[in-house]
Amino acid sequence: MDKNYQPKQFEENIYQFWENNNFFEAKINKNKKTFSIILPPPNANANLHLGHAMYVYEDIMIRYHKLLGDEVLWLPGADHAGFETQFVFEKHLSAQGKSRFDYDRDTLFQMIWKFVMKNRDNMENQLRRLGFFLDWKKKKFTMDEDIVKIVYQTFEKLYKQGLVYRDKKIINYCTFCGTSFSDLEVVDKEKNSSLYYIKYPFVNKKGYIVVATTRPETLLGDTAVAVNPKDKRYKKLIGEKVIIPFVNRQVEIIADDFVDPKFGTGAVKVTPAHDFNDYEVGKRHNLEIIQVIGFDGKINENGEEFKGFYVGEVRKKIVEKLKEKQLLEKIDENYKNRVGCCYKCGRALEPLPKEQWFIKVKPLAQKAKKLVIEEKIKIYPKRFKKILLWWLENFKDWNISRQIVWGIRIPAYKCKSKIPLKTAGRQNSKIEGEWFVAVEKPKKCLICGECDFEQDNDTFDTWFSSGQWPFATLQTLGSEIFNYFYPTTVMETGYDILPWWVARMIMLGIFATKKPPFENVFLHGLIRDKKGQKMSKSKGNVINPMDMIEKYGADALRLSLVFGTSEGNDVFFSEEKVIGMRNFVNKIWNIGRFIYINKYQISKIKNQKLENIDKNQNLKQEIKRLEKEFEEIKKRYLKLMNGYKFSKALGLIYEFLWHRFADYYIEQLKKDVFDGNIESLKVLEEFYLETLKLLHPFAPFITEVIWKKFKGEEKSIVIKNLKNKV
RNA sequence: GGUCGCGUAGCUCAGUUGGCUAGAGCGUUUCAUUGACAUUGAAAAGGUCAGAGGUUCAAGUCCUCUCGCGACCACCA
Repeated sequence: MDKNYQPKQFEENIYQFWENNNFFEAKINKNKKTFSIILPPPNANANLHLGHAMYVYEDIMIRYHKLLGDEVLWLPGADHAGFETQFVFEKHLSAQGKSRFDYDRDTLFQMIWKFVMKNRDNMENQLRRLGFFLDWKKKKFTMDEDIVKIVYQTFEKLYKQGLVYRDKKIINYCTFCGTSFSDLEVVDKEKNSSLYYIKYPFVNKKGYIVVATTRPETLLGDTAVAVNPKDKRYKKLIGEKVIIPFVNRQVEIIADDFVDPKFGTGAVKVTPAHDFNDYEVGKRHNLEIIQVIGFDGKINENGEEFKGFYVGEVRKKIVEKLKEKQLLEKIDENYKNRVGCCYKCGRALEPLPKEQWFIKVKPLAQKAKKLVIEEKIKIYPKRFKKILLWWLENFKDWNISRQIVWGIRIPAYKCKSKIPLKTAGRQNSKIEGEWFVAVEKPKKCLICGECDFEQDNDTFDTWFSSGQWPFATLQTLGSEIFNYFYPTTVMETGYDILPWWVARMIMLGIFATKKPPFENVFLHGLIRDKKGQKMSKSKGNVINPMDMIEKYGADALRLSLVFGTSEGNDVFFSEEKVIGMRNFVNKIWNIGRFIYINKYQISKIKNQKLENIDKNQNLKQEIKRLEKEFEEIKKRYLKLMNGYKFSKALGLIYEFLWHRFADYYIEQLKKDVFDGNIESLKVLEEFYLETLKLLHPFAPFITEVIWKKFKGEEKSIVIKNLKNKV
């Protein structure tokens, strides 16, 4: 044994040993309790980051339950991560001077497929480097044929029950990325906007009404002006008509409660096609919806003279021209507001009317809520229960259509022979044509029976498929596996995707299987740098977990993420902490080395003092004390582990092994060991190895390396039973 | 504006259901070390537990308020 532990000499071989011996493989064993976790599938578009290393909590649980003798399953997978991946891929393209528009749908899809497959292999090997106890034989990908089929079945079932509907309404659309989003993907950014006060002249009398807006260009689509019905200033004007500049449309002044008399002038221009509020007002007052901004971010033919120009340019032009026409009363330059932006590219999103598939969330959320309230699903740490319930109460209908190529194409089809005539340019909110949904593409149109119907070009929001992950993965492995391991025991993930993923898994899981997808939710914190800032490429503070493993070993990295933290709180990561844990691992190694070396030497000494133990009262006492202390430690350890207090369990072992076992007991028994007393050495060895079992879930490599040194290369600590002793 | 979290030793953080002189890692100081480990050992210095009030025999721990930091949510055009 070297003086210092060299993780690189062992880790990859050890992992291979585990994998080759099928230790990771879960089987059906009706006599055993099950413990199952579905790994949150990492996106198959990049290397793992430190956030993924936090899945070490799952490994700790899995390995712990393996030691307890349960039948464990930790199922790995990869997420195609639709929009995210396409976005990453487009960055690669643009680095080569290309863009998504240079390829047809199939070519682009195939290119991304190759890209993803390569990344997926890489990502999986990185999970291995972390030492994760994953059942690789069962690995799944969100775009596997059998998974897609289940996703389709769920969609069809939702559709048949009226929980999926197609509608045309205002959605968040990124004109740069070329797709719509759900509400969750919108990030509000505070911006310095100007507030423009614009005069709308009356039709039937002299004068004008002034409206305040941050988006003067949308006046091209205005179909009303609204005031609060209680506002005395405007009461007499309700019903009066005004003229919208440039487009010369006559619109009415209407009364609606949503108008805040204290804001601006108390009069609001209403653009139902380009504002969520105005859309609602429009519905209440039966206003016309005139879309003036196209999906390319340019003004369309309804914008008359401004057609073909980008929104930003048109804003400037309109402001200039309003000034010329003396229709601009004033500009408040110091106005701040929040603008919904694309969470990926950061540009302002455009609210646009568009036909999409929506999930009616309320009924699904109600059932999910019940599970959480009744604790059929338990949440750890418990403060997240309230947050989860808030979300389940406040979800809006979920837009699941994405206008991107990379994803699972929606199995919805439009009948061609029953498309109504478009109302020229002007749009109403009715959807065009009749649709049907089918898991397998049928031979004949299910609507008219004769047309060559078209499949929807859109793909699913990634979260729609990943929201089905727990049951979809297990169902594809056969009903026996599914029935044995479902519902899974724990869902462990970062608290940042609680609404995106956890809530939706519960909703879709209970809908599709009538059972909760998991019994417990355990949420971990986010990794930040040592100053508490989010790690991001632009800040340059990203730490690559593989570098840490290279330098200090996987055990050290794993321990550094758990030691001295509080579950669910953010982790401030620092290399110094990894070094500290590397030192701990080295300490473990050297305890082993001490016992190992002396064992070897004593066996060569002729007169071993076997009888010493009875005569040496001090020795006898110390051994008894050690025994008692270990039992106490183990009892506390089991309680902490069962209560998801992993950090504390680790702290306990750390303290015991280093500052009690090494610093105290070894020092106490050292003299006897040097005297050739084999009994005291045996005691030390026994308790050392027992403690390694407790440590194994946290530091799987070093514990296995030492186990093999003592018990033989073919042996393994992984499959030892914790209950056998004490 | 709402909700949640945080504010404990120079730094990063623990502190279970309130209970003896408040802990760890790193850092600092002193000493030790030729039979496991300098990626070591022994010891020391260092905290009005953000502030104020309250409950209690007893509060870092429970309650109320204030201040500071952070996160998430919210339709103010």
